[in-house]
Amino acid sequence: MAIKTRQTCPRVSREAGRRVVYEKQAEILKALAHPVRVAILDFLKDGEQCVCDIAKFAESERSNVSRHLSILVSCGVLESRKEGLKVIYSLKARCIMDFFECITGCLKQQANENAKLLRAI
Amino acid sequence: MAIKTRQTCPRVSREAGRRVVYEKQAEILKALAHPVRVAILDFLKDGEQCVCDIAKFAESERSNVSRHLSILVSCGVLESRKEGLKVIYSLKARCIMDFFECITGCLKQQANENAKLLRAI
DNA sequence: TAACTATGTGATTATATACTCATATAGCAA
DNA sequence: TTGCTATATGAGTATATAATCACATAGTTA
Repeated sequence: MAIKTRQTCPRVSREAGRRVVYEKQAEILKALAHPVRVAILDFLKDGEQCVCDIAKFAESERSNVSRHLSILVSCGVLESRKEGLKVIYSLKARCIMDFFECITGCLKQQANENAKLLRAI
Repeated sequence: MAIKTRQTCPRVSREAGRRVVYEKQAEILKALAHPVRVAILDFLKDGEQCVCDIAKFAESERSNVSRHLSILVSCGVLESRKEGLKVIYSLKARCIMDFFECITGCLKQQANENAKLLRAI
């Protein structure tokens, strides 16, 4: 049976905890929030790939892509393994991809609203 | 019956379109990627709120919160209405909240891995 | 061993973002 | 009208982020 830590002031601790969670969540979001990194995730949703192919797909310099990849790894969304000279990256947090459907929904809604506005003018 | 637009070079157009979509998706992610904005979304998931209460909850200056709110509105995640002196903000893209569950899952997994590592040392 | 390839990283520069303070605007109340 | 409150915004500063280039490293092949 687990022993609960005694809290001298539960409310303050909970509040502080809330802040930390927001910061961590924002960190992950920030890690995803770049066109090249979104492209990488989209490319990897169908299977693992090496840096050179990812760079081709993302139409960006390898050194730059390498940095973007390390950002995604350190936030826990991707993982990698070595295979000879190559480093193969793959999706670790697959649920991330569901989110893109949601975001695409937002974008479609926005586009619809703009279309309506356009017709009304 | 809808008339399809003729494309002189389908591949290039599709590729260009892909890029635009990645940029738009990244834009929405960037709009979400800040601790104060995450706090705002968490606060609004249970119902609409005015700026002053949001500022209290997010523990941040009103002028600052106002700016964060306008970022969330312009990316289509929030909407607002006036009520006397107050401006009331509410969640527009509710699906965004599902994503936070996914992110929380990632964080838990990371925490578990760290705990395992710690025990192994 | 040397030469080659794939990847990662340090340093620099350019750009974007966030916060603060002062001020502006809108609506309410006296 | 004046004074008050809630919200928004401009300007300045500080900080964070991204891209590029040069170079370093690791593994392969001859």
